[in-house]
Amino acid sequence: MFFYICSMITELNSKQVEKISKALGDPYRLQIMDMISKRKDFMQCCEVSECFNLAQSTMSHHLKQLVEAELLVAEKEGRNLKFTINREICEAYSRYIARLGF
Amino acid sequence: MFFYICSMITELNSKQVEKISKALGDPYRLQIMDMISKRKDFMQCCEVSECFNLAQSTMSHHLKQLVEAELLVAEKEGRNLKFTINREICEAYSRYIARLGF
DNA sequence: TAAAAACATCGAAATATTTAGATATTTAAA
DNA sequence: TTTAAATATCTAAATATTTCGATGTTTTTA
Repeated sequence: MFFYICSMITELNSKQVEKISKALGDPYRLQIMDMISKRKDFMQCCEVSECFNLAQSTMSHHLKQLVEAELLVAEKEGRNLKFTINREICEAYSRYIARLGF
Repeated sequence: MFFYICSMITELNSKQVEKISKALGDPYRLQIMDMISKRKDFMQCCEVSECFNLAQSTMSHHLKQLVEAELLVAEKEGRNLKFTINREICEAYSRYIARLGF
């Protein structure tokens, strides 16, 4: 006898795909994603900012877009923000794209 | 004795990823990709145009961006253009995204 | 409790994208 | 060979995005 623990597989609708694509369609935001993905744990907002020669408000805006596209998850810790990659959304987006090539 | 016929696996650089993301970050272009991917063979430019309530020049512009991002391959046949999905690029892009979630 | 740190929000300028109409180009059909 | 069909290019307007500086909010530290 088998028991399946079946976690839902996220399926993105086209509005989500559009938003995610738009979020990734900027050199800074793409670099941010790359940087954060290379971390084992998380990355702090101010760390991210230090890597780029952009105003703090600009960086805040870019990070917000990545969070709104659900590519990043932001967790508040005191006066800091910790970012992690949202694996589930990355995988769902990746699957959506892969299916286009069939 | 074994012979490997080893086809190169396409690796995208971040400029390409940015361009592809930008190309996919528009509702019309995303729909175009969806439509063409659902076809077994190819799709003609004028067929694509008929599905949308957009000027011909606008459609031409959208298709051009998808071709320039290499998501679509355009083949000229007489006075028509045939579009097919560029599987290799879709897969390479999909892989790039999947790797972000690791 | 005053100051500083981390981040968000607002307003405005600079820049980029989207769109349509007019026109040009190429190829097929009459 | 004139006309029509399919597509591309150019220009300009409308719209959206990016960026910064100024200022606001929240939390920590002195």
